[in-house]
Amino acid sequence: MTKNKDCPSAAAVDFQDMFELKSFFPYLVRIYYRAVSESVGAVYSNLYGLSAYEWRTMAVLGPYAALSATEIVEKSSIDKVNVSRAIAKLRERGFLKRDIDGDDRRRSVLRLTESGRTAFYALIPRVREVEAHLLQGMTPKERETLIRLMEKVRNNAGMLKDAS
Amino acid sequence: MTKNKDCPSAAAVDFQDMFELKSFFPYLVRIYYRAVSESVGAVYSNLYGLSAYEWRTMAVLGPYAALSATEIVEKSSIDKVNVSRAIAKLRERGFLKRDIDGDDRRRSVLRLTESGRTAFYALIPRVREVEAHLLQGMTPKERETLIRLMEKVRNNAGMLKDAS
DNA sequence: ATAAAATAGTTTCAATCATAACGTTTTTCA
DNA sequence: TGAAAAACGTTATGATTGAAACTATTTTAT
Repeated sequence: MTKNKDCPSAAAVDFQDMFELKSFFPYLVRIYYRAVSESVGAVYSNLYGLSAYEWRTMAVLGPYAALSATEIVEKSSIDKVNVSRAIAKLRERGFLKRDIDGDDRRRSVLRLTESGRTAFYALIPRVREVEAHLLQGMTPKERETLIRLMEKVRNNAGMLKDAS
Repeated sequence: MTKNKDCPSAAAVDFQDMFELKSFFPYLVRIYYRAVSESVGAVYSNLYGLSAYEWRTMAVLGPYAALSATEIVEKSSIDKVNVSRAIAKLRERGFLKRDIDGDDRRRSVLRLTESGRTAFYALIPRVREVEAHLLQGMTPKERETLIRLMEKVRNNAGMLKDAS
């Protein structure tokens, strides 16, 4: 059914064909994002039951850094509520340790625990695998182009603020 | 603080630098998606209080097509629960009319109402504006490349099933 | 013809999330 | 100093979501 026989006028048919979701750029970005997100999310979800926020919190923290929650917000593009919840979950899991900053008792000092580091080290090659799989069949130049153009779009959107 | 002085070994420092969220491809895709999504979402949200699901439902329906809910699922990459909810909201708003298929009484026959068409026609140029803004400063060839490479990644993810 | 299976769409339930309000501590500045 | 403002992080509230269960109808297979 490419043309609708019930269509009241030829002009309306033309107008109808004027907007196609499947070639609408924001729609293409959404289904692209979902494909990428589900692929990589399966790794940390299946292996350790981590959410994306928890994984990203661990990732910005890295194995040895000691950061405050606010610093994690800045580096992860996660808002402070979800960082707070990710920290709570990671603490329950024993993956993260919280101390209080001696100089500023509002600030926390967050580090991965030994067990958190172990999980993080185990995850790195697995997410790298997925990343490589997603980018397979593309030349290094194409990969650079893709990343550059995504950054350009993001810049156009005026949303580079949360890049950190 | 680029190097952590508390770090127990030089090897660990190297390992720490080995994974950077800000150059991790799935992370870049996520912040790209969020920028695009917020830009275009503001249009149909601010002008008509529509959610992304509602907008996409209207968009696949187009001004004159008559589709069943299942057909909307296929064409919009929205799951059936959220299509059902989008339809309910759009009916409340008076943007969409539901009839029952005469041959198969399980199926609905969904069309935009006159008022829904008016809103849809009003939205098209506005979302096109945002789309153009997002892609500005890119040559037609670059745009094609971006879209082609996104499709390639999606293909690699094995997620082309929901492209319709 | 009829029981079982499949399909269309809705509803329920629990989990996730965003916004706003909040408590605590530190900083600013009069 | 000491009161107001700002910063850090958490909690409360309501909305959104996704998986599974559900109703109703149609198709399949005996």
